Amino acid sequence: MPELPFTLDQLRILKAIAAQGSFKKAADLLYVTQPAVSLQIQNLEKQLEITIFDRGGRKALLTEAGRLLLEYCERILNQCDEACKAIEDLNSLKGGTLIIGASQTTGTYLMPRMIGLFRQKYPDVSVQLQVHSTRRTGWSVANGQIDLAIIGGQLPGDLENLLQVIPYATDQLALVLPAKHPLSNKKELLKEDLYKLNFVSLDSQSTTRKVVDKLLRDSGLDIQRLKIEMELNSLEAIKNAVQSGLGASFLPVVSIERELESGTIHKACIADLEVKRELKLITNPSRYTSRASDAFKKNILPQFASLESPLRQI
Amino acid sequence: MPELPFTLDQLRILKAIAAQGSFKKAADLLYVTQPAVSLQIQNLEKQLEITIFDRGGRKALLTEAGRLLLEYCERILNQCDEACKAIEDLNSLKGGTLIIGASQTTGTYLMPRMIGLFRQKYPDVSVQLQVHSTRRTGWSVANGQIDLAIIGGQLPGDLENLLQVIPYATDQLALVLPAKHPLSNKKELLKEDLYKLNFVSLDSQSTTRKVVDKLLRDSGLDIQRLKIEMELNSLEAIKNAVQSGLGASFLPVVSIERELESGTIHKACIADLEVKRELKLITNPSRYTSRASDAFKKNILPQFASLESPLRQI
DNA sequence: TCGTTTGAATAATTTAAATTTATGGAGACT
DNA sequence: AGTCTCCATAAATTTAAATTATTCAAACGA
Repeated sequence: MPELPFTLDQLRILKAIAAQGSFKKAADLLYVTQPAVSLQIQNLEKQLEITIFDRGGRKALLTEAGRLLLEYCERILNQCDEACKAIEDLNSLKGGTLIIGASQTTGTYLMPRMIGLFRQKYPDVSVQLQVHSTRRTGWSVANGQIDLAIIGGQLPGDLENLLQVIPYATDQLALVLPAKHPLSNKKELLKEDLYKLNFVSLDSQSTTRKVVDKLLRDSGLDIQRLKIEMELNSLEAIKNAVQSGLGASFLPVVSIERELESGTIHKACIADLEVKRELKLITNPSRYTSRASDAFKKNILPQFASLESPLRQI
Repeated sequence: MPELPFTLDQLRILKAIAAQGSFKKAADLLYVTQPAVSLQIQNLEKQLEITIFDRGGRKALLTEAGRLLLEYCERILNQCDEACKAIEDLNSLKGGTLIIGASQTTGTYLMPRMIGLFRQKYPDVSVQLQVHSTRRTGWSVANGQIDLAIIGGQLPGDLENLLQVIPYATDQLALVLPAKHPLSNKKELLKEDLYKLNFVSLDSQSTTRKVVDKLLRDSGLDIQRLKIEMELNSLEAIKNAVQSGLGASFLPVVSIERELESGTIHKACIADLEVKRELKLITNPSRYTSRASDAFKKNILPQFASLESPLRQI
């Protein structure tokens, strides 16, 4: 090892002696014996080829070189203390950054509440939310750019077993109609009724759209026969379109809570068809888990998790 | 020893890994084996209770805590480097301060030339000249406030054997007369002639005055009979007084070189009377000798020392 | 002036820590 | 799959640092 001319311990000893004016007192202060102090200072003096203390008189006095060294010594030790504090803060969740990934839906309607709760509990941890596609989110988790993420779609196969995927909650989707739509009076629609509707749907690339299409297909519907009036890439835009009577859509119920309350949108029920998907928490088990990430997982997520979610069992 | 959470070596390793992106390369860079690096980082992580590196992928990536620590790490190591440089500079006489003591006479007429030479040789060492009485200078050397001093008088007895006193040079004193004084024509004065003169002398507290008085007394003169026109505490003031014809004085020849050349002052010779004193270098052998002080003693003083001085024999 | 005390240096031993050699395992590139 | 690279681990060696005990020197009090 190509050596450094001194060690932090030596600097600490130097500082103590300078402060106490005595080798012995410094030794007591540092809970070591006096020879230990003497030897370390001797080593230091040998290494630097200087004399640090004038041992002549009643108390140990700094030489010019000693004073010079002490100045740097203080600065260095201060930096060390600061570093320790910063690390401690990080450990105790004061400071640090948590990066969360989410898809459109969860990012827009779920995350804000969860992040709000988190920030309330850990006000010194800053949180960053990245809304991307399920695919991109998955990759970000895989290579550590995102600490954890909640997704509502299917991961690419290769990521599926690289990441830890924990069922988290059920995202209920609903068919929504304009408030004054003729069919909004019926208690329950039939699947066939869907063919009579004009749809304002998410663009075909979106995860939610894919999920909905799959569900409908699985329930025996021919999605080609559905009339799609227009495709938009924003849930908010779709909500507005539906409210304006432009058509129907499948939307997450979490995204239309306010509209249902005010009655500007109508939520329909369909016989023998439940449109829902599993939201999943994904993390990268082979990567370092930050304390903030851990705290989020343990203390925040369970409060929003469905009863069946493993997160509840912790 | 109440421990610090990390060592400088660990920080050096951390920095190297961060820079190289690999434990192995860092090990090579630091001329150690790879396990040494691994273990040190493990110790560091254990101590700080954090994970510093993500060892998952192809290269070692810093975690958030790692990045935080690295920042401090860089700052600390930079300070260390700076400290080393400063000490090196001090060792090689680039930087540092030399504090020299002197009495009026040497301080005014000798030191400027010596210091000039010193500064020429060691331009990076700043020099401080303190002109005080012999007594005070002696004490300052004793307690380390002054590195070395040149005095022309007698030290208090207790300091005499505490300090190292080296004969350095002879300070020739001369009786000086106004240029147009009647006695300035005579080739050589007699001791008795002194009684005919009016003197402008140094004040009776000054070392030079005491030395002169003692010499005159030793040569059989009755100094009470000498007519002292006035006492001044500045050599320059006395020179001006003499030039103005106010009286005679005993002055160091080094202080009147210019006046002799221009003929504005006359230097008289006195039969059977040589007025001179020994200038002595004093240092404190029991104290740390700075490099600058050593250089001054070895390289500057000899050039101004008398042939008999021990300083010449080095 | 002489003990007496206090603080620092030294020596020898013990203890602890860091480094090395050797080896095992996991991921990456061909 | 096979090889290569890189990191972790284990055991042994070496190196360094701490401790106890002692000596030495300077300061202080009587």
